[in-house]
Amino acid sequence: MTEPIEPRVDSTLSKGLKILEKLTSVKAGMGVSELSRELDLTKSNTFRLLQTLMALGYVRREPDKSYAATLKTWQVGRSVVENLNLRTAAAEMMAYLSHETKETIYLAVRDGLNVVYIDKIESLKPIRSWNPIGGTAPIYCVGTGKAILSANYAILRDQVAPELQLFTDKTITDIEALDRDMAATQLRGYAVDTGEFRQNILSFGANIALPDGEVIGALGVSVPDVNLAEGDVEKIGALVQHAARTVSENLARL
Amino acid sequence: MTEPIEPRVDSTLSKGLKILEKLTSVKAGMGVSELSRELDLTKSNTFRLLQTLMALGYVRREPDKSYAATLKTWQVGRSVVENLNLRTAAAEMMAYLSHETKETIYLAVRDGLNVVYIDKIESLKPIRSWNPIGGTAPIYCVGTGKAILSANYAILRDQVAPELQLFTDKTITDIEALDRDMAATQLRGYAVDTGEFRQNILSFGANIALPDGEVIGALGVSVPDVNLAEGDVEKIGALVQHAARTVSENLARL
DNA sequence: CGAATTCGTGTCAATTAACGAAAAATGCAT
DNA sequence: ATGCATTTTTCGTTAATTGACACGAATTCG
Repeated sequence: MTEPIEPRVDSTLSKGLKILEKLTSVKAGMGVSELSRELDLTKSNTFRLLQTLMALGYVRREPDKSYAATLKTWQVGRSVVENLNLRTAAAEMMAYLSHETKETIYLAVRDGLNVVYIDKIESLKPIRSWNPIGGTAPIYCVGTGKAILSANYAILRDQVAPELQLFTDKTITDIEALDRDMAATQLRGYAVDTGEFRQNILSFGANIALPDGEVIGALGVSVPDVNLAEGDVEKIGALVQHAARTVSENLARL
Repeated sequence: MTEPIEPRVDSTLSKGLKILEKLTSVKAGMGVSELSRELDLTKSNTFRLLQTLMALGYVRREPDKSYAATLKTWQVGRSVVENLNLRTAAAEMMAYLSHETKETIYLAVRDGLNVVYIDKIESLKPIRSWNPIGGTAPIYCVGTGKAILSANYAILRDQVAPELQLFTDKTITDIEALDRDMAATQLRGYAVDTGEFRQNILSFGANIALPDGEVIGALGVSVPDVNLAEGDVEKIGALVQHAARTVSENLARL
């Protein structure tokens, strides 16, 4: 009776999901009795719920006749991530970055060895860098790309190595130089592009990650060098890093 | 008596999961009315189910007042995969395979009569085969699947036999042809798919096993036929086989 | 700017569908 | 075989889920 009249909860659905959660959290399968004991349900109830979950493909019987979670839960959950509207989640911090820097802000995801810009906010200043939404850039020479690359360098290094082509006199084309740059990036927490893709356009990038650490995109700021004053590199770097971290935290709350 | 008596399904649980699946499969949030229409439920019913899902943390309200799936589904599902930390164990050799072949690399596990791709590394080449992570394929017509199938053929043969359906003109639909192919696969040590699932996409697979010999997954390489030169079949076959064996050995050390 | 939809959210009584207890079946160890 | 433990089925009861209806707010349309 002490309960605050909580929101109406369909008990069947609730119990079913509890069972599913229990089964996914455990390495081996579980039997009806064990399950009912731990979740404080009747055996018959547990049994019927399990039948339903099986019919729906969320649970299967193991050879040893216990019940175990299938990969369906994972598949369903996976599509959340794939459809996750990064744009929405990042919008606020992009606005913040735009306000703070007055420069062009990008939201990028990886596609092979490129980044694709899935959103941006234009610079307010006369000199603009114009990469359209949907546009791409090589992963190893722009801020957003380098941030993402640094997070997956173990896997991607050997793939980019033979693909390093020159865009400006700043472009890193030597794999060992890239190794050093990536190491520095990981340490620093944000990536710096010193005009390696477009002449005189610097950019900065920091990763957006899911709760498990999987990097799914990056925020970036693009700045014409003439706009840069002393100390701005660190200032902007810190800003993107903070913004990207905030987005990551927002994602965790979803 | 020929009809398998329909399994008893709790409608509440079933409907709730349907809603969840719908919400996870869609980019933007959905409203009560829209959901009820698409799933053929009454508005009140949908509304209450959504309340429940919110209370349990699976659904949240968007700023625009629509309902959307949270990351909870993903978190729950992820633990299924986590409990087999195959991904970690295989990551290194997947990178190696990617580096050696430049083609798309898959890590797959069996789920019933399908394989589910739990990780992949994209090909660098322009022509890609894109099976998403979480995607599935019939066990009897792709490289990874055939590898796994060959290891459990005694048990699975009679289950797949009535399920052999045609996907391309190369698909094996005759159980005796499959018998021969499986025998050859076991001998060879790796599986070859000659474009049996997707036209002109060949694939190769080799098993990952626990120390006791239990096969828990497979590594695979997927190659558009145009990329294949003379002798590549054996070369790639040997590569996956070596990679899968190495992963198995890593697992033994855990 | 007002009218007409469309939507989300309550209410409530009818009835369905989920429930628990207990019995039947199955499996396992001795 | 015999006894214990677990899984599965059955069944009558009732509580929980349901759908129709209603209302206000928001949105669209004329």
